[in-house]
Amino acid sequence: MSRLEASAVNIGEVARRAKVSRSTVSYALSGKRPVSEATRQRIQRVIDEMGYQPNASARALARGETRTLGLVFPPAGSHYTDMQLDFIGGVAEAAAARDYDVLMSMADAGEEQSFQRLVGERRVDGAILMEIRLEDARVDRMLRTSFPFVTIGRVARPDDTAWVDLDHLTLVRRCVQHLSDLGHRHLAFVNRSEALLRAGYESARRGQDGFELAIRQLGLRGVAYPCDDDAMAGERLAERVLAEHPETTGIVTVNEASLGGLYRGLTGAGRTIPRDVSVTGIAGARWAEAVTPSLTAADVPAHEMGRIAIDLLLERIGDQRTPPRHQLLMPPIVLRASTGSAPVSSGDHHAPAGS
Amino acid sequence: MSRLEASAVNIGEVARRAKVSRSTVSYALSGKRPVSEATRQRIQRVIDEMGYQPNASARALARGETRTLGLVFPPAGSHYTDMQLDFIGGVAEAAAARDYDVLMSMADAGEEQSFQRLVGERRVDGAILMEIRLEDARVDRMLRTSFPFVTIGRVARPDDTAWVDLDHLTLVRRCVQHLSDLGHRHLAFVNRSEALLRAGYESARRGQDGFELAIRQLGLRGVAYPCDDDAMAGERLAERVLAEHPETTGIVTVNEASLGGLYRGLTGAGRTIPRDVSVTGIAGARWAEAVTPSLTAADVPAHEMGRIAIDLLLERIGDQRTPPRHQLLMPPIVLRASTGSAPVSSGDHHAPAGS
DNA sequence: TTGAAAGCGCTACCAT
DNA sequence: ATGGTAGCGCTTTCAA
Repeated sequence: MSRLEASAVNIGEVARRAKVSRSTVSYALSGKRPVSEATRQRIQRVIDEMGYQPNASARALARGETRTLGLVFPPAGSHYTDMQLDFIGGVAEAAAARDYDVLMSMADAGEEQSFQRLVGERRVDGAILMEIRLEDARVDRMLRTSFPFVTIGRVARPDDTAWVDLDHLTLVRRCVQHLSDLGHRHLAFVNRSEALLRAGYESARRGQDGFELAIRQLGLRGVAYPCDDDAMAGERLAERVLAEHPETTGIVTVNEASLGGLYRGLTGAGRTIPRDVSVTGIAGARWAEAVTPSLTAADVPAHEMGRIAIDLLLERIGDQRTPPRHQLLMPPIVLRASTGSAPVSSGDHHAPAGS
Repeated sequence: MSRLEASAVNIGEVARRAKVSRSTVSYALSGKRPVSEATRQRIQRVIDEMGYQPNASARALARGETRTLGLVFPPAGSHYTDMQLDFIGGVAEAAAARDYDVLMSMADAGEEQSFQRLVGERRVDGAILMEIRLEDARVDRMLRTSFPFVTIGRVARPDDTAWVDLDHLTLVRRCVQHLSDLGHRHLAFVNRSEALLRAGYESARRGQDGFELAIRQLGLRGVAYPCDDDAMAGERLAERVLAEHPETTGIVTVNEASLGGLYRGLTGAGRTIPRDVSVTGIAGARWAEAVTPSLTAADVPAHEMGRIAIDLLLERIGDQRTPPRHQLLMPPIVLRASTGSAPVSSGDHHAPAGS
């Protein structure tokens, strides 16, 4: 006996009630063929009456496109950051605005399981890959199969792929420059976790490159530390920095999740921000403003990055032949209350910025 | 070999190469009919060679199920909280473990657009609704069409629906109790935004109920304030509370996003936490630990809630006839550093530290 | 144990 | 301007 999802109205039923053929209903809906105003209205009335909506699976099968985009993000093991949520929000919003849905997939650079489903079973027309590594198996795979995709962050050979990324190198350099301008000579850099670094996360790598470059160019002293993505790690790291390099007066951090702990460690050790130690870096605006004193930082435009990723992806889907485009973002550093002149011993002035 | 290139491979091609019928290939894959070991292996070899994977749309159409679940969350206008991200992570993980995909949809209680796509076009087999209101049009609609769904939070008539929720009322009462035990007599309650309250967000409502109930039962004094979901609002609110009720020594907050600002406002006004003012409430563990001093709070088990939501939903999908189940969670209050005994002079008068 | 074929609901081509 | 119909790729009956 046949399955009876009777509730599901289909195009045939609409056609019958409107006394037209199924194709006419289809065309009335898509507008891909002229339909006389009279029949169009009659069809529309029936559709409204019956609450008809075309079945997405059937349409996808017939059209050969799902109008769904995949969003591949890392498993929770590595804790999510606030900016990732904003990013997801941006993606979902932009996709909806362009009449696409977003399918979430959790897969790290190694795992192929969930990933196979997305592209192998053609559940999506294209995909966005988060938390990219410099060498990334998923990227290689997509390139091989010429499956449309966009990465958040760049791989080692950035010209082959479409991506949107923060210019971590420049951003960190600017942070160092800012501290240097304020008279700080001894800096520390708080990076993402050692595991991420070792795995080749490009943002972690390039941030560190920027730090070391700037330190050299400006003739400063500076040490880079990896740090796990949580408050406790930040707190311990602050203690360690002060123990190993008590002369440190400026800190640059790209590790948003550890920020609260970093502050706590600093103040716990008797340092006042920004009187004794200035802190700056890259972070989501919400975190930058949640801490006291609020963080002078390059605010990650996560929401916008989501939007851009969608646009780049739709571009790829629409035209596979054009070489992929990229977008490198350099949000300005927003001055807040966590940076000020270096203490007199290492600078000249002593006037904290902001309050 | 041209392994993945061949994603355009379909079941017919596999059948031909294996010299069997398409149905045999299908059965070999699904195991719904015995297939001789010899042919099974032959088929498998061809599948491996060609990298065949069944097309999801076609399968969904034929089977009448998409093996996709919808996750409906509110547009970014109302700021996302950290716990929402954890929740999404939990949902995605649990779904993947059960061989389902998750489709994101952004729709608030009013908007039907994106929402229609999910359920109307049968893109998903069931849906999870976040940020529910006591009276929620989406819920009514799903009930009417008997579409399987689960809500995060309860509607006014909770017995009709499947849901997972925090017991905000009890949790807030416990917070008040905790402060009361520490000798605090004058409390303030920091709720979600006025807009959310007015819109009938159940968590905001019940939290406030719990506060007022506990205040009455314990014979305390207390005032409830709505607060927008950001640091600045928290800061302003702290100032307002101290201005209107300087005798306040205990604060209960369910507004995670404003927490950092609340702290800043308190300390900015010369109050030390927890010496002068104790703070406690409901929050994601990461936020509770990011602030200094870390927040004594009932930690929202967002990840677990995501998992539970998936389980409840699959239960609904599997069996529409059984009455819906619910789960009310009451995570314990984790003692951290933001609460302490009330100041000795508490009750009559308070001398600000900075005077 | 296997094959043939009828759908699933929609789109788009070929007619008229 | 409209109708008829052959697919899209898979599942699942019905037959052998």
